[in-house]
Amino acid sequence: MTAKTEAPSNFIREIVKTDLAAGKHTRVMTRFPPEPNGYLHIGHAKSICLNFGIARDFNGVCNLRFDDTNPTKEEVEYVEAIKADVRWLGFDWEDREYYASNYFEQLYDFAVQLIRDGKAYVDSLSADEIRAHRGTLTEAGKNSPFRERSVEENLDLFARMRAGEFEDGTHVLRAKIDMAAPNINLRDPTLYRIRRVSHHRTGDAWCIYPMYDFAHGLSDSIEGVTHSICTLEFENNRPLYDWFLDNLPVASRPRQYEFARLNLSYTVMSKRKLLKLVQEGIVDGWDDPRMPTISGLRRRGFTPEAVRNFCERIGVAKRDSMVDIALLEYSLRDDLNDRAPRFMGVLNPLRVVIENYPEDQHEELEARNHPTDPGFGTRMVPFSRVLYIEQDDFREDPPKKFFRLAPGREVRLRYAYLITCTDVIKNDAGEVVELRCTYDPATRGGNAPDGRKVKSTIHWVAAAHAVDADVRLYDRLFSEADPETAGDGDFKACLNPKSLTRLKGCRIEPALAGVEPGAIVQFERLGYFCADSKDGTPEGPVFNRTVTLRDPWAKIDKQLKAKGIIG
RNA sequence: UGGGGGAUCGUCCAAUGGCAGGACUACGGACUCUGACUCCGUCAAUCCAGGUUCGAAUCCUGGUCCCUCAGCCA
Repeated sequence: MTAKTEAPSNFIREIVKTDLAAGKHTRVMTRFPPEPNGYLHIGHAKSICLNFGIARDFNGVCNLRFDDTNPTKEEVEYVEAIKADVRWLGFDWEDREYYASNYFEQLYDFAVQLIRDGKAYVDSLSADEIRAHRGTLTEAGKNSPFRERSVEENLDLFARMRAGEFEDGTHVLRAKIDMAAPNINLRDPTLYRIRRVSHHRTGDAWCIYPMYDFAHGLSDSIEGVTHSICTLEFENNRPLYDWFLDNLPVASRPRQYEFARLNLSYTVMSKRKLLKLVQEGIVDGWDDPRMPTISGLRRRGFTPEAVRNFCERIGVAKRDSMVDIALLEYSLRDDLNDRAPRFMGVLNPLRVVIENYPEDQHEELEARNHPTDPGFGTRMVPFSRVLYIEQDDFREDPPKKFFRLAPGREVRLRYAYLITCTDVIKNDAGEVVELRCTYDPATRGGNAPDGRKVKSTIHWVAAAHAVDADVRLYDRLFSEADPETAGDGDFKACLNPKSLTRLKGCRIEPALAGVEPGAIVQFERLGYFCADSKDGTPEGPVFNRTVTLRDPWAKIDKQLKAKGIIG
């Protein structure tokens, strides 16, 4: 294991280490327990990296367990997507693919045991009545009139609940704990409810389903999980988690630990809000490259390593926090820099004619595919009289600190020649449509024999050889760091109107003509891009901008514009 | 107003009674055939008030602020 992939310690790892040192366990077992009711997002990635990472580093195992106790919201489509995402992230649960629904029979037996012990009862109050009896945060609840039913009656009723004799909502099984408990979770929590709904795995075998609190800890115990790691909002549930384990004859005794869930600036993470973005067509589906879902990140061009490294860098703690998305972008660039082959592509083409370059001539120039890793090899790039450069790389009236092409100025065309702008051609609207330039034949390859320097090297493509491509420029989805609170309750109020820019007629070098879907490249000086895995066509590829390069000039330019120095 | 948690650079995470440290961001510089990368540097924090101690981010007392819980969701 290299230093780069070694996860830093955190309070949960310290607990595991201490427990192991004390001989509490022979082998640590964790679990990642998603409910298959939606797609995984980068917050889940944090949990996955934590759970699988601990198992890996302490010679333990991590189970994948689907918490499928509520069939009304769950679908096989989600379990398949979740498995694909965990696998993509690089984690392996081997043969330990479990489902809470696998334990329905055992869970039922546990419930019967509680009834026999006088620790659970069938309540026939309505949901509204139960709520009314629960009390409030500051007032104790009241006992249900059904709380003192006999064991026999409870056994009979519960068996008939299972047998399907009752309508949904007519009865529930409740734990008999304490209606005056200051922790509301302990005020006789519901264990089972009647739901005549087909389950994606058990079909119609059951019409009663266990609640999360009842199922979760017992499932952990059945599997032999040692450290059950979940997010902070379950802290209040821990006494209940423990109550079931303390009151039932369980084979193993897991412990629950809670950490703070991930919040990322300029994005939303709740399933409800992500669903809304999808349903209202604000994004293009769960795998829209702007989504913080794993599938969205994948389509955007993230690598599993970038996501994992990010998850290590953010750490694990108990305080609520909001991680700056800049850290995610840093992790991304850090990884892509090492693995993306370089190419030249012009997003907004500006035609350049090299007046002293023969019309019928064309030559091939050698270019490195990676600036520091020779293993990437080289390629040949065609050069000819008519070229395209980036519109942003020319200013007729260059401001201070603008180093690129301008009238009378010389720059280098990457891997090619030094050129000087001699004339500017405009259309009737006064827009620059073409540049006339001259090249210095002595600078082939990019270096001047006389040693003269230029301030800038720009990218280009040969007009006749370039391939057309569509490019989608993705930006953050929201314009406010915290969309949850910024929009006055309406998180959609601060959507970034420029989160997607579609470009057509981009010109890329011919080496990219048959690029494979999903391929990752860097367009030099612009950013990292990936060939879209869905929308590429035989006529031309479609690229998604994964992330820009760091761009100090963009910052300067913005400041200049803000000051009104330039238009 | 009950219970359960949490407060450390702008952000995230460390420091487990002994020099408040790292990363990101920002800013400055070096290098550069990518205004990238890399390298160097700078700015920058212990919620407040008391107390214990030779010594407190850490322990004690009192406050303040934030999160969380009243699903037959997870």
